[in-house]
Amino acid sequence: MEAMAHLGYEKASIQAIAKAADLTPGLIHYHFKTKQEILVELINNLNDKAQARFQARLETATTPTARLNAYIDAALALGNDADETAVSAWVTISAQAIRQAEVRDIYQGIVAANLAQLNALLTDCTKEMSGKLDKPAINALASMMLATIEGCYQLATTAGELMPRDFAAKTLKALVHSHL
Amino acid sequence: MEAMAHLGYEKASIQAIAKAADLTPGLIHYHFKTKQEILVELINNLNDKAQARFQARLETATTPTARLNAYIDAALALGNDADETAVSAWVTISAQAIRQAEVRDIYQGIVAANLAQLNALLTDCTKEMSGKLDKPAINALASMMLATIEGCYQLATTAGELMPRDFAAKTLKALVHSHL
Amino acid sequence: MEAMAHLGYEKASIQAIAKAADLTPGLIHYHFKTKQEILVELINNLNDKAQARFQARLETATTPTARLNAYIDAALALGNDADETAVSAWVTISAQAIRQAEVRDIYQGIVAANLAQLNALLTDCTKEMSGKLDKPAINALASMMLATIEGCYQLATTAGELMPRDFAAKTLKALVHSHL
Amino acid sequence: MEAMAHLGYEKASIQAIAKAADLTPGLIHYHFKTKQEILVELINNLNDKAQARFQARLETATTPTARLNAYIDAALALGNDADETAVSAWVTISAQAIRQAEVRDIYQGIVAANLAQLNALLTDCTKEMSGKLDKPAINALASMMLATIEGCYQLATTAGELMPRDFAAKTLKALVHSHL
DNA sequence: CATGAATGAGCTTTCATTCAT
DNA sequence: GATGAATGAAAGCTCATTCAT
Repeated sequence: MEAMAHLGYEKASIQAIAKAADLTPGLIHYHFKTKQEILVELINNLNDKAQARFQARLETATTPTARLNAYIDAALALGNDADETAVSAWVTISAQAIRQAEVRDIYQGIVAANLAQLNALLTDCTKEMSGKLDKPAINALASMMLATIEGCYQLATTAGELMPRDFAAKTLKALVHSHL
Repeated sequence: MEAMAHLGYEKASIQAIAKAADLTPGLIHYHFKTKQEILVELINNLNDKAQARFQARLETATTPTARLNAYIDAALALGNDADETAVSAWVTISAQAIRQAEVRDIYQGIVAANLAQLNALLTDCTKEMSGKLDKPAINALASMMLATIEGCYQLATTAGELMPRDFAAKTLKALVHSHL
Repeated sequence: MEAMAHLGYEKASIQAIAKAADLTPGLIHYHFKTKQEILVELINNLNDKAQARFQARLETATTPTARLNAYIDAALALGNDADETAVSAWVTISAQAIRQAEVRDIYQGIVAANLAQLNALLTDCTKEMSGKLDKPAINALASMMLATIEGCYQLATTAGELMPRDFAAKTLKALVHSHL
Repeated sequence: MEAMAHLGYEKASIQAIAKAADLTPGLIHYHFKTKQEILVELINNLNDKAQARFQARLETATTPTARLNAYIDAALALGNDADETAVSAWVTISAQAIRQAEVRDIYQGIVAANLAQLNALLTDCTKEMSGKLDKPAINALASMMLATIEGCYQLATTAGELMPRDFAAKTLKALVHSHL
């Protein structure tokens, strides 16, 4: 993850990865047949951790609104260094998804799963309220939320100094709730 | 642009770029000292075109709200193949901004300029209305809009099939206007 | 050494070096990070051998004069083909010292060490004799001797046919001893 | 001269030479068919200037000893920046003489001419004195003087800081005169 | 005389992958 | 499991030389 985040996929050579992990190039290829396999493993790892973060927050959320907020917080309320590296790695992965078919498939699978999750969360929220949004509108809102989250990762990594401090989660919640 | 969009920065070799432009590798290096210079030229090119698109739409916009919509439409209401390639190239550029210092500087300059533009547009809109948002709130909203736009580029390129058709501009407008 | 001596530093391509050593270009770069590292290794190698030659001759030298002669003989009484290649390589190294900072540093270190050695040897010689030379004069003589030795390498390589046969060691000894 | 002195023959590209001379690459090749021709022209130029320096000093020298000193001074009593560049260029030329046949031929011609000159000057000196040196000894001395001069150029360029200030001409004169 | 775009072969260096040990 | 030397095919870049203008 560190090599991919700091060097990018192409420049994260097996030698560099091996060094960062205090292993030898030969051993890397003993466990992963190709370099792409390492990236795939990383994608799944990051996704699992993100899901775990959401599940942890879900446990204390009792209302639909609270559950939606839990999702947003799990996605955007990051803080420490490990998170920063993970976000940088995720942006790298997103860029690789353009070019590598297998990476794209897995990436799209994760996007689809998150879209489904968001659709469910939003549907619950609208039911609790007046329920003025129809299914296509909810799906559009879910898609937009996902885009915003991905865009926040992107801007946090490449232009973090220009963004307001810790604005992301709070602002997205306000935006979505005023729209529901 | 085509080579960068379809192959990514690292895989867009001078050979590949030369072939796409029907030139020889030597000639590429006669006009650009380094490969990075090509990318820098591309960034400025794409930004200029994006600005031109916004200015064109501005001419028929008479109210603050219309001007804000003009910005969103210029950014998101893309359609033809040329646009798709440009968006893909832009995502590639964003990813490179993580690693190459000079690219990051230019990229951040463009982000800052767009943030300023959005802040101005939003301030005009709030003045026209009740004006319940203070400056930090406007800046947070501007940042969020930029993130959403970048995220839409990202998802359109990597998971376009999963997104609703032409949802982006319309949904972002609705979201922002319900928030103002 | 052979590639550098016969082709010069710039023309001694990694390919050429690899071929001469019956290796592949990739392997050269596995052991040496840059081409300059190869040159640095060569410099140290040649210097070590030259020092060893001097030490060997020192063992049978019992008087200060004999030790000075040992130095001159070690430096100039060369004969076989291996020596010729080494001398040619050394001339190439001297020329590279003009341009490459790291090479110059090492080269200057060797020059300084030899100057110190010669100063010590000459001081011993003058003590044995009447001792009419002061320290600056001895240092000037040492510098001149070093220049003569380097110049002999140069002329032997580029205009060997024009030089008298085996004149160098004998003439330098005569010159220095008539001066002391 | 500047390009060759500061960059070396291989790195002194036609483009670099053109830039230094405020000309265009095409025009260089209009006047010189190949890059080697430029070097040849430079060699002749430097040699002509060196000869002129000697002839100028000869005019005020009336005794054989004074004429020998005039030669040594013309060769070694250099001082300003132009000289430094010329010396550096000459060292570069000497190194090229190892590899390029035509360069070597011209270089050897200059060496031979200087050897003849020195033989004549030394012969005159010995006649004036007791004349204890025979022809082979004079030739050996001439060769050694030439080697010393070339070596001084070399060391002045690559390790000038380590050499005593302005020692060369004075020390060589002392050495030779104590030997005659 | 003069320009400078253009060529193509060459350079050093990087790297995923293999494999004998 | 683990090592690390070895390979060979790229990569970005340089440059003497040519040539249409």
